[in-house]
Amino acid sequence: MSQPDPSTATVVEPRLRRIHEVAAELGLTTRTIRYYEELGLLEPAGRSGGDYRQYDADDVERLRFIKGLRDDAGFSLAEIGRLLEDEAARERNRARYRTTSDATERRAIVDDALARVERQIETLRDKMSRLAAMIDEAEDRRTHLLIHNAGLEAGVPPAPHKHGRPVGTAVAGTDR
Amino acid sequence: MSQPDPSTATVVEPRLRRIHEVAAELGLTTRTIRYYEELGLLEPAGRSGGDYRQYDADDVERLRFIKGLRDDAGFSLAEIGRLLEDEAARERNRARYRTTSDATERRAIVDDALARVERQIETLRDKMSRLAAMIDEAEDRRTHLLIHNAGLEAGVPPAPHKHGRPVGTAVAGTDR
DNA sequence: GCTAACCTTTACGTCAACGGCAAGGTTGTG
DNA sequence: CACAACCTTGCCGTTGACGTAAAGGTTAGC
Repeated sequence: MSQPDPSTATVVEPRLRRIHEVAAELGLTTRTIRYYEELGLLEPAGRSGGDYRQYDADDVERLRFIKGLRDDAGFSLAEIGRLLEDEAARERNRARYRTTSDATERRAIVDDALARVERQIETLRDKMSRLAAMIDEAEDRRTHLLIHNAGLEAGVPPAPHKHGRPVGTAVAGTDR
Repeated sequence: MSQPDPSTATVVEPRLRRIHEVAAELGLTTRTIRYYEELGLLEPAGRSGGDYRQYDADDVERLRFIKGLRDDAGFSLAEIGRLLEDEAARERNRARYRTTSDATERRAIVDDALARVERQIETLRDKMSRLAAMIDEAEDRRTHLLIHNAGLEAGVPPAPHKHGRPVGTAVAGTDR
């Protein structure tokens, strides 16, 4: 069932997809994907005879990560480029990893990738802690409002408003 | 002791600042602050005789929050506008809160503010959980690389990749 | 009351991040 | 082999988020 043709020893060959399929799956436009390539954020695994871009699962993963960095983490494409390191280096490592059979060199390459991933994690953690701080502050404001409201409910007269406001503006006294 | 002039019953009057001071304190430019006003994100508490913008502590807080939403949370100014609700409503509530002496109406206003703050918190929490998910995935990648590296160290030949390639190898297959 | 250092509005310029053509080439299905 | 539905590069257009002058008016220190 999982092995359609056990006679051939080749790997599963995970199928290359065209730009439209990938775009649809990720919720991007083809233009956007080409633009990211133009910026050096990723390069498709291959090209067809007629020069069509062909993406493998790894490319799709990278694209999904890029989209996350853009939408969820709010990074600019320039920042994302710095975080991912440019595609040229990725291509070099790809090739070097394949061509060498020296385990030491392979380890060096993997270590390199590891260092980058750890930098990414740190960057994301940093971002998250700043977000957490913002949430804390918002919760402080909420607490403050709750207290204030409780005060009003208890019939406290003119509630000590810390910061007074001189310039009145808005004369409209909507009574009711 | 704490009251320099007990004869006047006015509040402390916490000093209004000009746009340049505020910008410097927050690390923004004056242009940016004016732009935010143009978009309806905030309006200074007052104006001087010569039409200079004058910001109070509350305005500065709002600006700081806006900056946080922009930089830390990565929201667009349009999204921030929706989250904060437009300045017109803020001004109306401000005025209404001051002019009314009816505790019930005041409570309504505070409740309203409370609801907004809670929506903000929810939005931020949502953003943070998505960020957390990204971090988890990055950590998975890290773990994967670590395992892979351990494998190499132990002298395992070409580790059976079902999909996860280290940096991304374009399925070289048995080629070479 | 002069002057430097701020401020005002108005308006055009810029860079990022795409959208949307045009003019052609490729794929795969009947 | 015809033809629709993809794809290619090239290039101009647009929107968001400001930068940057221009042509004045205002404030504060001396």
